[in-house]
Amino acid sequence: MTDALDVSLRLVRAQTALVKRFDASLGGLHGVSLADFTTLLRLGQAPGGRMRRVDLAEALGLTASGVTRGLVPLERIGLVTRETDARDGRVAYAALTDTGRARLTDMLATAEQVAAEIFAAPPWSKEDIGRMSALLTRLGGTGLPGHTPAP
Amino acid sequence: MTDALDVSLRLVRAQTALVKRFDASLGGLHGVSLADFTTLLRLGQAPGGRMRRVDLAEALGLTASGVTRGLVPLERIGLVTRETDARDGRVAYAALTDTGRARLTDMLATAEQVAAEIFAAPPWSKEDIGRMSALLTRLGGTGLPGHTPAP
DNA sequence: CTGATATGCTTGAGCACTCAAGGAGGTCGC
DNA sequence: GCGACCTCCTTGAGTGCTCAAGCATATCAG
Repeated sequence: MTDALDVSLRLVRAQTALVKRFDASLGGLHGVSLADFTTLLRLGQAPGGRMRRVDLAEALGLTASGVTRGLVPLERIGLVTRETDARDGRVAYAALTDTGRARLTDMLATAEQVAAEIFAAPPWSKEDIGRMSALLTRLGGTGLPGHTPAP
Repeated sequence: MTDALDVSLRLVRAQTALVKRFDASLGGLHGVSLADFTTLLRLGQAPGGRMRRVDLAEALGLTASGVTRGLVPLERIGLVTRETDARDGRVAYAALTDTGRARLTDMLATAEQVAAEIFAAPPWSKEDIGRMSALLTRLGGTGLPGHTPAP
């Protein structure tokens, strides 16, 4: 087996372990999944804390229908609201509520701690993590902000 | 956001893109998913081309029930058979058929090519891929062979 | 204005996994 | 040999996504 295939399979495997760990902490402390958290985080990064649902889908790497279904519970528990566009009747925005923004702050602290624990165990340097981030950015296709290093 | 959280989210994102790519090629050429291929590959690596289903689950990072369900289509199309243990009536083996082994060879070539394409695009060295592999091994928990480098 | 086409979103059906429960078989103490 | 446990596997219910289809709205050509 080639190295490239080997590392691909390891990546797939690593992801499931990683997701489980985030889900456990985020679920236990805040009652949300990693997918929920990522959704709220993207909304929090957007201007005004709101995005068109189609853009949110693109940012999350999901389909529009995945976003529709994923937002339902977040709307139900009051972290996100649906807003309409006065100019274009087709679009619906997903917007962070004040509660949502407050809860997101707590979740972010939890998620950062989990990530810190994960990357604390192996003796890997900041540069190693940076390199990995750069490669993952390419692998991940479009959608993430980009983390472009200064030239 | 910390670097550790950033790279975690990128990893999750990268995985979905990667899986889609493998699924497209493996599905198109051989009619199997990446999960199917990984299952067959593990069986192929095992002595005698067969494993107890519980060990297969461990190797794949799935639950036993996930393996039961995942093997059904592979048995149906004749790539895998179920074998029993004469000594222990509880265990059922999943075993690669001759057809399965032949098809696996073709699939492996396809998968290696896809992986090569993925890792050809970014100008990353063999060492970079090796480092990434090592980190992913730690992240991924147990289950993979290990790739321990010579001391 | 009208019809054709494109866009944004939702919905039904399906798929691949999970967890929880349960059946069948094995092991051990007594 | 029998009861209490453990292990291996399957099954029912639920989750979170996908694709395909459909509806409503917008845009544009004539």
